[in-house]
Amino acid sequence: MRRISDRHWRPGDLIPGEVELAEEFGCARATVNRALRELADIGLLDRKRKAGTRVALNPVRKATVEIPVIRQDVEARGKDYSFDVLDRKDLAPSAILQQHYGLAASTPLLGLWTLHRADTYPFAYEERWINLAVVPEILDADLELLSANEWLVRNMPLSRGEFTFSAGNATAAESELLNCPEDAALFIVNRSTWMVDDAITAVRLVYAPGFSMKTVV
Amino acid sequence: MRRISDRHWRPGDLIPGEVELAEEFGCARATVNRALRELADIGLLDRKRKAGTRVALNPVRKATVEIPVIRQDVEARGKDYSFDVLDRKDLAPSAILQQHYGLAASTPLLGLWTLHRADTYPFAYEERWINLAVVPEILDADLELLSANEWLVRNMPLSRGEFTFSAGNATAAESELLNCPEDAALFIVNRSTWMVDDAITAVRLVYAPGFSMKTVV
DNA sequence: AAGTGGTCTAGACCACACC
DNA sequence: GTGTGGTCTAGACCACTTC
Repeated sequence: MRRISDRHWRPGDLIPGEVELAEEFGCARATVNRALRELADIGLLDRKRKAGTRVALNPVRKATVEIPVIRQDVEARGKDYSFDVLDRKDLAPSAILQQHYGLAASTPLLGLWTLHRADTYPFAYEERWINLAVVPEILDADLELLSANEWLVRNMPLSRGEFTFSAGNATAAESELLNCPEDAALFIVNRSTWMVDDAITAVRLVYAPGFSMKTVV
Repeated sequence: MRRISDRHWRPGDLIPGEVELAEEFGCARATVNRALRELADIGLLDRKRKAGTRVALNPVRKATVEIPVIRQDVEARGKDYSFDVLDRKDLAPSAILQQHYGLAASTPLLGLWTLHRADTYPFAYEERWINLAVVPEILDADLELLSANEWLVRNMPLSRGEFTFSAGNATAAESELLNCPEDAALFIVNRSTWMVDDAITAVRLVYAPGFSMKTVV
């Protein structure tokens, strides 16, 4: 790492092999391997068998964003968390959902519309559907007590998730729910999660104005 | 991982120690150690010396967001990248910058205002300052040819960074630059990077409407 | 074919956190 | 004190990729 920041080894350079480095540093090859592997994990090195290890040409910064449960997010801001389930109904997947998530037309879905609050102020508005074919147990849960968000995190480990972050202007309905002017700029997260090949849930979260998501590298 | 998703080991459960698992799976302890370490890295396990390994109670998913150079971001969308440096001048840090980034009042800064384009359409507007006390060499670079963004990534590979993602309404100036209606919702990234204790650069990126940032777990 | 990284083993000692 | 994970060693074999 020092040799990279020194520019002693420059982007694109081929660095010595593991055996050679182990000799130089007087340690075992496994130790060198772990060090180089960790540097490759954070994007500083590119490694290929036979071709060797090079200093990454495009040190793509990999920021790890923590996706907290909304309750924790609110509480971390020093506010009291509460939420209301505004609506709840059984659904059949629309053609778009069927295609995008590979759902059969007959898949039973649970739709939930929830408003999350911080100290009684609207914090985020959530639209969600849940695949009941995969998590039928959620029907036994009291979702007025523990939010679906939290229930799923606690009970349904996911193997794969997709997140999309964007910005959008508040619609009339959103402005009323989030108590903000129409057309206010809102931070939006779309998230869908899978367990192996089965879509578990997809959710659209619209945060009240002023929300920001922080992360550190 | 299977035992966690099975709920065979439930959130909060203490799982067997490394030695025991190694015996059960008929492998070396180092192999178990690496497996458990990797599961802890992605947030599925909590490990403590003496206390043992537990299934994470709050499986905070850690999504790694790749922060590409803007040129790569544009090119990945199948567009041609170009940019214009709209303005450039030497600055002294404002009181706010001095405080927030620990800069001396005498620190020389370079200010840059850049418009990034995709196929001649505005893609993002960038406001940036660079700490010349740390990277004086950047004055020798032709920043009309290689963007400051890219020059810094290539030449200052190691640093600590802070990212903030938010949404904001387009100001009059931004609406003109990005060719969008005033008050359009824009995706905004604030990023600052340090080299040890020295602030290197801070940048505010305002993306044109329709931009979204995707990531996968 | 050959050289590189990828992974594993068996054993050892250490450091921390809890008792 | 004591048990846990954290790290290292020396050696081995494997798999991929380039030659």
